[in-house]
Amino acid sequence: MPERRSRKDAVRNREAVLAAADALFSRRESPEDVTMADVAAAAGVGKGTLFRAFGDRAGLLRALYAARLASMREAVESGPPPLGPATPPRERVPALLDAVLCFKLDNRPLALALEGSGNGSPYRAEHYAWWHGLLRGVLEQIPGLAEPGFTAHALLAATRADLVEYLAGEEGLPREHLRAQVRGFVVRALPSASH
Amino acid sequence: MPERRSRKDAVRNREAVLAAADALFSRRESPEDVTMADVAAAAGVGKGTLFRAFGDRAGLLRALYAARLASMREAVESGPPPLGPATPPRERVPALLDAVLCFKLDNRPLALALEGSGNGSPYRAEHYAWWHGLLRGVLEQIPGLAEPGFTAHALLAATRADLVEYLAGEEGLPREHLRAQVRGFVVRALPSASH
DNA sequence: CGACGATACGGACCGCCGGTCCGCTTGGCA
DNA sequence: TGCCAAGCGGACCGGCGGTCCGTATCGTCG
Repeated sequence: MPERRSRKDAVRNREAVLAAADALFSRRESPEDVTMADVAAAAGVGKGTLFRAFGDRAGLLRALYAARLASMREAVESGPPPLGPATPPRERVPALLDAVLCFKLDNRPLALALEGSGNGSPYRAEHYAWWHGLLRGVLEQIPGLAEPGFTAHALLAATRADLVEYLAGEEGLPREHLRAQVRGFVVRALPSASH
Repeated sequence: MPERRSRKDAVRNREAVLAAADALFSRRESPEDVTMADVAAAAGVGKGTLFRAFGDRAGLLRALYAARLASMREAVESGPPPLGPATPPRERVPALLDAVLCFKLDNRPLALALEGSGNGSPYRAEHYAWWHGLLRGVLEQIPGLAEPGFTAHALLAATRADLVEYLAGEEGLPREHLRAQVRGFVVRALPSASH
């Protein structure tokens, strides 16, 4: 299995597309009016190249998302508390959800585009499975918490991109308020610490 | 303001479209492959008529949703416990969310289509505002519950159509299990009854 | 009952977008 | 240097939501 190498121009174009798409999704407020043709043009590349590199729109979105998520993924998997694995579960759960929330606040258009990508649900996406698996694992370590699987889904649902967008954008709720509310909700949903 | 009457053929066609759309969304599993042209054809009507009557796709979806929701709306606003207004809050909240869940289970494709209708978020929709306002009002009557507004959003998020679809469809979770899990989660998120 | 204006009908038509195709270019190896 | 697989790019396609306008129908008024 010699693992076929890509040609240099191919990887360069891939980078260019990623960078261009990143910029476009950050600039434009609504993700829907970033078209594939736009991205290709902004990257100085033909549409064929774009689709060859990423398969389809969802593929591009996923690649972008994964790239931006990388640093957080590392912080969660091997970083220091309160995000890293050494944190006690009861403390780590709110930290994880806060991280998700902040990520979505910082990448609003992209998160919106990915979750809203018409096709299937966001739930089939690989990154969602990762979050869910992780959260579920942590929840399982909290004694007395029934149904960690569903609880993980429900907690993650409280940070859905469109809800975040609505509260932060439409309603103008400031970032710190939103963070506090999410934290409050999450803590409340965990069984009380005593006994 | 004599409130201009519609012509008879207009209302008849409106009914026909509603019925046809209803049938199509129930039959087809994915809401995306019910096109406007399909609906028009199934109703024996031209596309122009369809768009004249409902404005756009979202308008049709909303009208359908509202029609199916009517009976539940009444049950909630003036029906007997546990859904009606006479129910004690701590008991009514899980009942309300169970009702939402069941509704979405019973109207999967439609709910999916409405929440996923690309444009804006589901959060601008009138029916969501209604649910949220109602739930918030009930939550406010529970002593010791901070942030009823956000809590209402978060609880409703746990019954999002695409999550329901994923759990019930993809994962094959039986209806009663799902109901039990939602109920468990909701109850857990409420402050404990004692003191 | 006949006729006339307002209202609604319907399907050809439009613009747009995601995605494909294929003749041409270019990188990389012998 | 020559060869060819890998890659490029933009014309092209199918299908969708939505519009337009000539035609048919309703319902009212003389």
